[in-house]
Parts: sequence; structure tokens; C-alpha cells
Amino acid sequence: MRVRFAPSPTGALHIGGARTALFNWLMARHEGEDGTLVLRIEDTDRERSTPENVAQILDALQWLELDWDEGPISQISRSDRHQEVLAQLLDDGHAYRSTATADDVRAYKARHGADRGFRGTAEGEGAIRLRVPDDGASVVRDVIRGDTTFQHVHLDDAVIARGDGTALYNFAVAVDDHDAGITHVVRGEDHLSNTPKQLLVYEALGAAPPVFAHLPLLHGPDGKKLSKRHGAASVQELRDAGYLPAAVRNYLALLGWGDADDETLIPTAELVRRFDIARVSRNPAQFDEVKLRWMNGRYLRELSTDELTAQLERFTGRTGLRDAVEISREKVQTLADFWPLAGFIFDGPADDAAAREKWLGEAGQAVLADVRSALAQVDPYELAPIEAALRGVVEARGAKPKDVFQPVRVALAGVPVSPGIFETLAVLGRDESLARIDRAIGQTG
RNA sequence: GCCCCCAUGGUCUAGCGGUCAGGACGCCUCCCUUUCAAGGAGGAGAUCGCGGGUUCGAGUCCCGCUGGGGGUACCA
Repeated sequence: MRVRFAPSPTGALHIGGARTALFNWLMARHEGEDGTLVLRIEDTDRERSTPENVAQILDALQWLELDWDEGPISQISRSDRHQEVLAQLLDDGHAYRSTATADDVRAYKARHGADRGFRGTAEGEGAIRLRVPDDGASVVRDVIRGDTTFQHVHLDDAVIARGDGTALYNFAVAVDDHDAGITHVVRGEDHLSNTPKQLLVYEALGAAPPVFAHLPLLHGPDGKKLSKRHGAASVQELRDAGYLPAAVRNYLALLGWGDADDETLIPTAELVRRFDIARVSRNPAQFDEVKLRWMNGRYLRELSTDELTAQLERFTGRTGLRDAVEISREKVQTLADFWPLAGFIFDGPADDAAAREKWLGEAGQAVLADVRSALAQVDPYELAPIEAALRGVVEARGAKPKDVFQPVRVALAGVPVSPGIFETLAVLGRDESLARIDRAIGQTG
């Protein structure tokens, strides 16, 4: 089995593209030694293709840990071969040159009926069009959708090369897939309608077409096409939002594909083992970041504290995070959640007037004074004794735990949300803890 | 306009002629509890888009409609 992922470098790799890459990768890896994934960059649109985008796509694939076996092959680098085939098709009458414009095509349809495809006449100059027969039909054999028949009468004589002779997508893709020995073309459903044109190119080449698999498209939460306003839409945005590649792979795999047992948390190795392209769904899916967040949290908690610390230090650019990670790992879903929760340990308490007002009033001040003296005597200054000391204050004051712990929390973190209070006190150390409490005392709301 | 695809709770899905239509996210309640989470236990939520068929029996098969999406570029 030989599959390919063929993005066009006209922008960053979006979630839809990432899923297409993933499905191709899963197919190839499922076959083990017999599976090959070819990466081809479809850069025939010289206006919009940029080296920056190519680099970005490669970077995204690497981050997702989706490796390829051949390529990346630039489609433009195959221009000579394209010219060769073009000349051949021109020569044997499968294609012809025509100066007909889009307006001419429209006019033709006005005359012949909207459901009649445009047929031009050979002029010896202009763009190169594929000669489409009026009779017969092309059948797209798709492992997900079954057979789809396109009557040739409805098809236009497609332009396969520009007036300057450079190849266009529907032609280049067929030639390149054929030359690369691609056996299964797995891509988005937006390509389904263009497939008969490609089939006609295969036919003109006298070549057998590959098997197709058109994946349902991905939509945003509003059912519309996915775009930036839907939040993290590109792979790099997902990375910046603190998601783990393994979680992204798991989530994306479930967008349009489901195993018979309908499991939700499926590690990559298991994905590879179970993946079956024929089981891919036919209906479009909405990208739901809330579910991704949940799943990411599950993957995050499976990491050892050392691993998670390493990831978090890379993500935040800070070091010495291990103790803080240890006490907050149960409370974050993404790498990006960590700093807002635990950053105060390193950068000092945040300034939240509402929290101060609520917890550092008269009652709070009194509590802090008691806590301060209790903490000053804790020995050793460790988790268990710290907890005992604070609970002692609760008991001595006959207060509710919350009325003691929240003022302390606000004194330490500045906000009413933080990792466990005993743990935080321990991680901060006695000096820093007392210093922060002292600072809070006298600071009225 | 024309061609094509699709249709199970809000979302992702299981289902492949006979199930109380199952699971996951989210939501609600309760437990745990120092906050927030995490975890545990329950719960609400689907006349399987609508209408016709076929069949003893249809979410599952067929037709129509509606809705959504894609294509219709000298873009990919």
C-alpha cells in the first residue's frame, strides 16, 4: 500500500489537513513494512505557495509526530515530466489548446443548457484542455462512499495547463500519483467532484486509477467551515494552546472514524492497530475544542511528573518547576493552564481587588495573624505538620476550614484559586510563605 | 443555475431488518472536599431531518422532499 499526503502550501496546516495527514499515516503504519507514506507539496499555484508555508507544514507534521517515508516532493520540481505528458496528450488528441475563457464557457452553457459541459475546439494556442467525451461516465470507486457516477455530458473540457504551458492541479495530481505508484488516495471530500477529471487523465494515460477515500469535511462549532474565528484552527495554534500531540492524534482520529467497540481514549499504537479506512464516516464532523481539552487532560495526567515538568519547562521557558507541577498536575487540562494556576509561586501573588476585599477584611486579618504564628512554629516545615498547624488554627478559632484557608490562599496567590493550600505553603517554603502573609496583613480590601 | 455528497441527543459516534437506540464530551444532582480541578455515583437529553413506500417487522433497504456541505478557476 502506498498512500500520500499532499498539502498545498498556501497557508498553515489546518486541523482538517492534519486529520487527512493522520488518516494517511495510520493507513500506512497499519500495514507495517508494506505501507509507505509519500509527502508531496502541491505548489503549482506559484502565486500563493511560499517556502514559509512549506516549512510550517513540515513543522506541524513533525510536532504531530507523523513521519513520512518519501519526500517531501515538490510538485513544481516535476514540471519536466508534466510537460512530457502534456505533449503526449496533445499529440494523441486527448487534449487540445484553446483560448476559450470562463466567459466563453458560460456563453456556451447559455446556448446548450446549464447541465451540458463545455466542449471547445482545438486552436493551436491558449490553455490546454482535456477532451471529455460526451457519452459515458466516470465512476469514482471510494472505500468510504462506494461508487459515485459522474456523467461525462455534465463535465467541462477541463483546463489542465495554463496558456504558458504550466500544469494545473487536476492534471498534475493524477500524473504524480500515478508515477509515485500511489494505491490509495485519501483526501478531503472537497476533492470528490474533481475526481472524474483526474480519472479521465488516468484514462488518457492508459493507467489504472488508485482506490479513493474521500473524508468528510470538518466544520466549526457553528456548523460552518473551520476558520480562525473558531479558536485554535491550525496545528501551531493547537501547540501554542498547550495540547499534547498524542491527545490531538487521538481526538482527530475520532473525528469521522469510530471503531466497533466505540472506545474514546485510544493510544496511538492502538489507533494504528485498529484503524480501518473503510469504517470512516460519511458525514461531516464539528471540531469540538471542549472535548479535546478533556481528552488532553487525560493524556496530561498519564505523564509522569518528570515528563510533565520537562514539557512544561519547555512550554513556559522557565525552570525549576517540578514542585509546582507536582501540586498542580491534577488541575490542568493543557500545558497553557499551568502558569495561570501556579505562576504566582514564582512571580508572586496576583493583584485581585475582589479577592482581597472578600477574604482579607477584618476577619481575614485576624486569621492571618493566627496562621502566621502557627506557621512560624511548625517544625519541621513540611506538608503534614503544616496541615496540622492550619487545622489547629481552624479548631482554635472554631471556624469553618474555608474561612481560614481562603485568606491564606489569597495572601499567597492573590486569587481565590490555587493548588492545595498545604502543598502550596510547603512548596513556597517558610520564609516566603511568612513574607507573603506579612505583606497581606495590613493590606485591607 | 447545474453536478455531486451527506443527514442517530447540543457535539463526536456505535448500530449494518427484530436492541429498553449503546458509549464519550458537555450539562444537572449527589459524594469527596480548603478553592479550583481531578475522581466516584446517579440524572436529564433522540418521535434516529420530513413524507411516502418495501417488509410480519426499518435508524438500518428504495423513492421524493427539506436542510446542510462540496464542486462548477488558466486555485488546490
